[in-house]
Amino acid sequence: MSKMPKLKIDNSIRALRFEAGEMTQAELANRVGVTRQTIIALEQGKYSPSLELAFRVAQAFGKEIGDVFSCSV
Amino acid sequence: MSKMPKLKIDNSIRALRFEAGEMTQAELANRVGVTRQTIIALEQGKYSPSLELAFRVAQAFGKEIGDVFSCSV
DNA sequence: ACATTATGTAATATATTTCTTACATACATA
DNA sequence: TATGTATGTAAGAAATATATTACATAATGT
Repeated sequence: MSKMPKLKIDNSIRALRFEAGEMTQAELANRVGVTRQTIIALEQGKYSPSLELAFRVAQAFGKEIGDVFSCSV
Repeated sequence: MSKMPKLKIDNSIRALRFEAGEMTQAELANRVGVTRQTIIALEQGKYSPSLELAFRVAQAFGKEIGDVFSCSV
C-alpha cells in the first residue's frame, strides 16, 4: 500500500465544551457514551476517533461533524 | 458506562464512485491509501471507518465529509 | 485542615479497524 | 476457450481505539 502521510485532524471539543455552559469532560463523556479518558485523549489529539464517535460528539453539541472536526491538508 | 445504541452510519461511496466516471474500487483504494478490502467493507457497511479514513474518502471525491457519510439519528 | 470537583497521567486489557493473502465468480472480449 | 478486469468472501495477523482501574494535582468551598 502506498504510505500516505497521516492527516492531521483537529477538533474544537475543548472550545465547544465551554461554549456549552462549561460542560465538564465527565458530562460530555456521559452524553457521548464513552469514558472520560476517551474525551481527554480526543481533546489532546492523542488519536483520531472512529467516525461513529465523531458523530456522537457532534450530536452532543448539536453541531455538524464538520464543525467539530477538521483536517488540515 | 451507559450502553448507547450503535449509530447506523451509511455512506454514498458506491454512488459517488460511479458518478466519478465509474471509478473502480481498486482506484479509490489507491487514491485513499488503503486496500481494496477496506473499500469493499466500507461500501457494505461492515464497520464504521476511522475519522481519518472518512476524511480521506471525502477528499478523494472532492466532497465534504457530511456529503459522504451520514448518521441516521 | 478537610472534602469535593475537574483535570491529568499511566498501565494493562479488550474491542474494533485495517492489512495481508488466497481464492471464487461474473463479465467482457480476443 | 482462454485471459483480464471488477467485485466478492474469508481467515488470521497487525495496528489502533476505547475501557478499566488507580492514583496525582490544582482549585473551590466548608
